Amino acid sequence: MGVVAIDLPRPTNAELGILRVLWALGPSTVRRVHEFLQGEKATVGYTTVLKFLQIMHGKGLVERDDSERAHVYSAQLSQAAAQRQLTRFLVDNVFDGSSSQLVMQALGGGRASAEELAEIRSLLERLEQGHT
Amino acid sequence: MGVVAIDLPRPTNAELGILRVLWALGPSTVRRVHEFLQGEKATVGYTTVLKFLQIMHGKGLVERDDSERAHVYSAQLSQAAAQRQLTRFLVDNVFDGSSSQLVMQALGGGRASAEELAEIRSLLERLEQGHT
DNA sequence: TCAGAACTACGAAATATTTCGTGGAACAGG
DNA sequence: CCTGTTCCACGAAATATTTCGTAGTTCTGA
Repeated sequence: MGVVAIDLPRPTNAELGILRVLWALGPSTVRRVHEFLQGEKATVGYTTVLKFLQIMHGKGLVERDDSERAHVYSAQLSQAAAQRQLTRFLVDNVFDGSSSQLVMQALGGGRASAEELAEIRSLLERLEQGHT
Repeated sequence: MGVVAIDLPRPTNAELGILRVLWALGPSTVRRVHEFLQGEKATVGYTTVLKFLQIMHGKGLVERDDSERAHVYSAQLSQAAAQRQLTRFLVDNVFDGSSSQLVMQALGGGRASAEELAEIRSLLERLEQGHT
């Protein structure tokens, strides 16, 4: 385990949009990120993406490999870490600190497949064991 | 059921802080909201709270009863609606659309009591029924 | 070699968010 | 009635976020 874990700032909305791409593609050039975004709905300029990557690099949200002319960026804030961070935020600020309420909400959406439900059940049973 | 449900804007962080208070207290004057906030950690001016309520009223996030001199504000975006809206946002943008992943994350935090786990189990069983 | 393409850095505009001060009206009580 | 208090409206400053244009450099292919 690392000795210090400096907290990365909570990403803004647009930054999250960039991170999603890096999580999906892995380390990428600006062009690759930009093209991926075009592939979706987004109408966003190349230099806008570039600027975001630069800003996010400044904040420590992404790493940069500038050994090649086209710099390669990769997420420094991992998807798992973002999931922890933002779930925590949601629980604290919208669910009165009750993570089970969040679970009920997420489950209630009715989008989980049988396999997913089974996986959740499995975790649930492990947790109930530990609770005795 | 209402014919149209105009989407309320997603509240900003500070707005969420105000909404939390309104959810907790119910309809309140600016002063009451401000005092509640003081009671926590927040150092925030009275007119700041007032301004937020005004802005949020403009956005439709809160309702205002100005029949008395001290206007009474109440949340127009209900806590339940905010929970739905923000959980959806989180799932879509950070969990690759997988709500069960969010559930695993929330459950994994290890904050749920035995009672809460039982409640979740109950919902889980109902869902598994529906899935045949 | 030289025009065009591909990059980055930088600056800055356009918005959005957050915070508070001032001014004036309404009210309370001495 | 005065005076101090409580309130709201308004304006605006201070930041933070989002977006892109321009300039300069490096590379590529005809």
